[in-house]
Amino acid sequence: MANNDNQSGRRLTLKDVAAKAHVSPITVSRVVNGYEGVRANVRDKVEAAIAELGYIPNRSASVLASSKSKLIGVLIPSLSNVVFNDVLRGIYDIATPANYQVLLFNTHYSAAEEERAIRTLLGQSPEGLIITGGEQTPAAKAMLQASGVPVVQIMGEVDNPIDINVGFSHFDAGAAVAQLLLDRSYTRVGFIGARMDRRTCERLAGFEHVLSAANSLDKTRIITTLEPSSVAVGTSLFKELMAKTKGDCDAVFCCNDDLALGVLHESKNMQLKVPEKFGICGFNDIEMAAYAEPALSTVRVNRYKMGNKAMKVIFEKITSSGETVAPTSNYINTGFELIARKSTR
Amino acid sequence: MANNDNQSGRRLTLKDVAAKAHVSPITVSRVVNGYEGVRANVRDKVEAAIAELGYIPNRSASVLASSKSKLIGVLIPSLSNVVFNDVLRGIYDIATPANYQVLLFNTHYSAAEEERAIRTLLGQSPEGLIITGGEQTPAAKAMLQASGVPVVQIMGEVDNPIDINVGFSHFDAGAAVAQLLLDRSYTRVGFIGARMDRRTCERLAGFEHVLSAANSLDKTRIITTLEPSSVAVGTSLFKELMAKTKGDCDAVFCCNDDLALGVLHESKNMQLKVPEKFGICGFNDIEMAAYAEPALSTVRVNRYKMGNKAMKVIFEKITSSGETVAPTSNYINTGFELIARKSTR
DNA sequence: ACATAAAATGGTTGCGCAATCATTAACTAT
DNA sequence: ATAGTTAATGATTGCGCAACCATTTTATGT
Repeated sequence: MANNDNQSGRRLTLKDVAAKAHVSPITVSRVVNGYEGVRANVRDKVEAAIAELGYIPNRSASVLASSKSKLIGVLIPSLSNVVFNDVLRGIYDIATPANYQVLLFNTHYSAAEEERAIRTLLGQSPEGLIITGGEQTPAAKAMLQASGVPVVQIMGEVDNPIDINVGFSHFDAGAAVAQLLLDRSYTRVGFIGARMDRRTCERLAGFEHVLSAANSLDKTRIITTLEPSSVAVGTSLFKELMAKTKGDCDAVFCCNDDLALGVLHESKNMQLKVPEKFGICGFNDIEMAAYAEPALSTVRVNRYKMGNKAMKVIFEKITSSGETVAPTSNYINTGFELIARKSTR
Repeated sequence: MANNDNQSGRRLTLKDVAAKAHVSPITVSRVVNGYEGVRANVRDKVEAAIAELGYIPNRSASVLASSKSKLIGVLIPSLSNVVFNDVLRGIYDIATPANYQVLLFNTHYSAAEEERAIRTLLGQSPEGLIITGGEQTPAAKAMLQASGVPVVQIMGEVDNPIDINVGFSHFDAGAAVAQLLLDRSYTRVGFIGARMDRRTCERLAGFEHVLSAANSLDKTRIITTLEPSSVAVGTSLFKELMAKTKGDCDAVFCCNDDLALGVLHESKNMQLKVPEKFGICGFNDIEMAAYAEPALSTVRVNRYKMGNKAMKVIFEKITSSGETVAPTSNYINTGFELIARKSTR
């Protein structure tokens, strides 16, 4: 349905406002778009007419005529994951004040859905794209390359960035956790992971790498599922771990804090003393981690900054387009921080 | 920047594809839009040309020409609040399969920002709008009315719905919690609230109403802040409550589970026995509520369904537009459910 | 085989706006 | 006061697509 109808049912246009204000349509356009060179009395007349009629400009026509969309496409794999909330806030906090709009797609961790979303998005002439990770289909990558639109891949460190990469090394983070657990004299260390997307796998790889180097890697202590993660899944994977290893496990790295909170909960049921007899380390540092009993050791990741920085980088590219851009690195490392609390000794 | 460039730098159009496939542009349009009446061999030719060129249709031109946008506008007050994640999932789970896109705006609990977002949104010829609550500015309401676009107000029960209202009575929910606490023989009952938006205030009003009727209302036990809520804020408001009442308080209703988890955490520090000496009830039933120690009593709200239903209602209105619609109620109550766990006796 | 109906395809036009260039009005300097 | 300059405003055109109607092609029945 057409919106912004006047009584005659027709959509209001620049021309209607122009007629009412006794100016030309293009002058109305200038007022609407905030051009400087319109005399104050003319501007007032036009603004009065706009207000009186309730005129709202047609974005599609504007985009078509100017090929400026003020639109940023964002692709994330999940909306249920708290992690992406913070990333999104980081994005919106830059985009909104700049009058840019965000078109958000949920790819459900599927490269095929992602490709479809990219196709749809590119049809809207976006001025920038923020996408998660680097596992796009070849077709998707080709479209992105061909489009010439700035693309930022966020969350992880990506092998061959399409354009810009903002994130951190999940491999290194996983390795750091393994080192922490070894340093705290845990010797029979396990891993619990859900969803098992690319970045989770990288965390696991880094984790295994360090354990392996210390001759402490035992793959029977690695329990994973493709299910999405939750506290509930944490409890059940932990039970599975303990059953499978017959209790021969004294610490676990959970691929995120939800799972870790589930493990913590279940370890109480099992009367396992944390951290003395059993160490737990999560990932993400969600707020509850600090308030768990005992407080959860975890890895803090600057999610807000990832979104925020991605958006800033896009704006730099947009505004400097045409100029000879300083060839800064195309990888921006947002880092991570090990937060050792009471769930590890 | 224009996207989807070919080597000559010009954006590819229907005409380019048509030339390559030796058909007319309108036939290409039909193929792109999935019309039935295109012969298989022609369709194949066209699809081959599209694939070879990497043609992506221009959405703006399509919207302008057809005034069909396949766009749904969504306005929510916060992205940090987990609650809205579930609502959004409910929305996307209907919109995405139907090839509708969602344009999401964060109003930061500000009616002025909301008005701006509505104006922007209406410029995109959306086919439906989902907005939170009923506190729109008069100007915003007028624009919505005039637009003729289906509008669903979600989350709360709204006084004079603009169009359709999907939600539940926060007043009733607050009242139910008060009744629960009284039934469990708590006599000096308090309230802790953050953000204090409209719906939180309604919860408080219902809560006060029941206490007042039972002659148990003491406003010194009501502690609120305009800050956004978090576990941390829960702990500090709880300290404030205990200081202000000198400990003369044996139960508290927290306006959401985050605050309640903070209260629970702090009551352990204070060596207050929950639920024997002190009862706690939260709101929302986030997953952690069930895994707290003791498990948190709370109010379960069907967030996913609110979003899902809102989207379904919009589709009904879109598809039936023109027909004489069955005059069903414009209020859809998604209800709530009291979940009494171990944090209340 | 032919007339008739039905389906497939094409030509023309306009959606509402901004880019571009042309024109007019308002200043400035001497 | 007048030419010269600058600022403000207007007229025309095209962005890429789909609606609409016209035309051509194919299928159907006798």
